[in-house]
Amino acid sequence: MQKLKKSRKKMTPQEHIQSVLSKTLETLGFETIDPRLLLLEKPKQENFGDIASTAAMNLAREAKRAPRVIAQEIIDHFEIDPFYIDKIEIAGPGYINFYLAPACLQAMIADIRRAGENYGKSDIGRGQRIQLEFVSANPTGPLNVVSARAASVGDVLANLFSAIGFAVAREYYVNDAGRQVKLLGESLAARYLTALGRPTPVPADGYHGDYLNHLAMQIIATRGEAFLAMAEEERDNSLGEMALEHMLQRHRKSLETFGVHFDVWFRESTLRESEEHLAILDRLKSSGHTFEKDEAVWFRSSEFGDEKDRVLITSDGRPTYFLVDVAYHENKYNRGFDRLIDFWGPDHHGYIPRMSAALQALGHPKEKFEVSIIQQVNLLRDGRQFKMSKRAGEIIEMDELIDEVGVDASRFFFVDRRTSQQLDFDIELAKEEGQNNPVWYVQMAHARACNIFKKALEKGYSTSNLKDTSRLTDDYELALIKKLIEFPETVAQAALNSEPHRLPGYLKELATALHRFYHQNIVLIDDEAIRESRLLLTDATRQVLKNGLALLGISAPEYMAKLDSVEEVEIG
RNA sequence: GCGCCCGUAGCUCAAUAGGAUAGAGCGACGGCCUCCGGAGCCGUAGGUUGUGGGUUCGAUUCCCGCCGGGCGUACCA
Repeated sequence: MQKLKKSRKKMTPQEHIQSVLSKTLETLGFETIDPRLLLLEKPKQENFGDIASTAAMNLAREAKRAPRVIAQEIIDHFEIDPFYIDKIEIAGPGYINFYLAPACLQAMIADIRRAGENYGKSDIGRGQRIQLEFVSANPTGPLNVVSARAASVGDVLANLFSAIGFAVAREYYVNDAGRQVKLLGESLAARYLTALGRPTPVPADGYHGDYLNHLAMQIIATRGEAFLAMAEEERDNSLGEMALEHMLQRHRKSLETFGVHFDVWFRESTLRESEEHLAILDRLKSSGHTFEKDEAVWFRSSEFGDEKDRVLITSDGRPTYFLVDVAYHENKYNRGFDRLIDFWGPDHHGYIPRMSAALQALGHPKEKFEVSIIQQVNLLRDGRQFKMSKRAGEIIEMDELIDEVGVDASRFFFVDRRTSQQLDFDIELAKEEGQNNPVWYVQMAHARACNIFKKALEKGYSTSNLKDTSRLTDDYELALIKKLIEFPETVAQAALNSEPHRLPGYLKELATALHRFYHQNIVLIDDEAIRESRLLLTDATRQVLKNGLALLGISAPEYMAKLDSVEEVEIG
């Protein structure tokens, strides 16, 4: 015990291995500038140990020596601290596998509980400012399910970046200028006039959805015939303005209900008013990146990898959407962001090269601007895709989906798949209260952990001043701890790779590990020492589940609704 | 036609710098267990990673051709 305490260091097993590995590589004279050299991975199979390093294989090319020979050298010089490491082995083409000692695993429980809700956080970002722009749906209709997916993914990724020390801003770009708003006004005017007995067709390329009908009725109820006598242009403008603000309010409300809050709602019109797009045009012109052809002004985007050049000013003198969008992104940089991440819909992927080209032409490093495409969503019922309404303009609204399956399930399902994949969203599964539903399964794990403590109190067991974790020796117990200590790395990798789907994947695994442990070992047994250790493990697991669910923006319930008995459910 | 994304077990998906015997869950089959809250445990079956080449000591991963799916290909937004 004495020795144990003495060698106890404020390091996780991973940090310890990286630190000793780094020292070892230096001793052996290897260049260790590339931090990736110290990356650790989890062996594919359990019997390959707990943590693996690929350093030897990655050094092999440069050193022109066999990976296994290098691995052997590393092992020979690696100073083993028995508190952390049981043994080290070479395996396969040159892997170095580490087997962790139970003592350091047991000690991690205290670390996790001490860190509490900060467990999983880090300072990798060092306060770097990063902006995420997502959803940014046109304010011409209600939000659809792809917007809901974008909202979930963007929000969770923002949470992840924030957790690892970046200063994150969430921003929504409002397209409140240009042709579509004009069309919106004309469409609403048509509904309004029709409702007041002057049948007027909605423009062919206008917006035909029912929501404008409802809005027209609403306007009649509050403002009566006030717009009837106006000149057509004035009426279209006024109603367009009203429709825009109405839709915007709806978007805001849908998103707030969904738990997604934007720091900035940036309006396109402000750029046009301040003529920032014209300043951008001048800069591109004076730096020689433009030319004139057929009375239009073009940007030589093909010089930066785009497949063709793009128009900035049309032949009749109007700025294109693209030019204003470039100005918008320049505006973001001017506000001091170090890095921009955009989420766009699948129909905009062809737009990436030109935006990237423009920002490069304006002097921004290519890697400072990143776009993720959020692929489409197929809604399934009982495993079958159900047809969206055939009528033009009808969509499955985000609000309808959230109403039916709830915020928690929606958010989890939307983030559960990598964004580059189309998502099949099974509505019935999302609503299911049972183990097949991953959201339920993870939340149940949290509720279970809470329940064990509730039960312990009922049985008169003390749950305070618990300290000793030395009785955690069983395979299921150790497996659970190993899963717990993966959490910080999972959070970091999910953020840095823009792959938020890793988080729900991890939580499913963690929940499985807890359920297994639970079924294998009774926590509340008579043996006080064992009970103490298991209670501590249960509590640490509860904490990590809670932290993970918080990052997903999902509730961590302390109990689940009963399946078959309608027991008293207390509220409050 | 051209460009981009995707194609992994019956289904839904993984595979962390090009690295180990391509892994989970669900479903199927056989057997256990059912105890703190509703299920977990052991085992079996299931793959030429769409296909054909190439680079490499090593390719699901990189390159080229082909097949299939999605999206784009506007002086629209």
